[in-house]
Amino acid sequence: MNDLFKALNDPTRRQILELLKEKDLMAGEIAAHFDISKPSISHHLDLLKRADLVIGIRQGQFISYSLNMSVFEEVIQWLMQFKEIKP
Amino acid sequence: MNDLFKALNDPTRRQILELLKEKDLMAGEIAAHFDISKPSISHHLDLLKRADLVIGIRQGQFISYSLNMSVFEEVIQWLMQFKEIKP
DNA sequence: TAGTTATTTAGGCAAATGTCTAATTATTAA
DNA sequence: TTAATAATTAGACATTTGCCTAAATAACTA
Repeated sequence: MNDLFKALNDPTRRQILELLKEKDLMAGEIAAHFDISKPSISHHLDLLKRADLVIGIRQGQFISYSLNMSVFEEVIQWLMQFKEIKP
Repeated sequence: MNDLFKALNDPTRRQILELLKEKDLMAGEIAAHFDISKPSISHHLDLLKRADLVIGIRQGQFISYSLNMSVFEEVIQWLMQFKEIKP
């Protein structure tokens, strides 16, 4: 849960997730959307990977990133507990 | 959304939310649950307030904190977008 | 009013975070 | 095998974060 919220706590990383929602992208394609150096984007992708929010698969020279939907459910469930009625 | 994820990105603050889920508490009661100084807890409560996740109401000498449920929905909705089917 | 209790604000410090450039690794192509 | 391209890793630096102690504010009580 800690890694998850840490990964989500950055506007660039959240935007990367929104890009990947539309379609899978190569690391370079992702970087092209931002005014940030490629190494920095690579670092953001690393954090997203550690949190299991995205998966990177090498395709030859490139690495294709995609969302790992299932982990979002975990965060949603954690948040849902607060919607229950108080005793 | 930024303030929200920032506020959620800390284990102490998440635990405070879980405590308040059970029942409203005074600042001092919250602090008593942690091995952290009262000023630090006060600072955590301030971040939670800024994110609108909690509300603090003075009751005489004390300040009673309670969850502001409605804001959780906002985060849940943001996360839900990733569960939709890809085109 | 003076003293006590509850809480926050201020200021300082170490650790974590986000960014950059330079160097490295992996893969393809000539 | 050498050169070129894609991406990551390494190291440095400024900013942010979380914690502390000391001081300030707010409200009750004798």
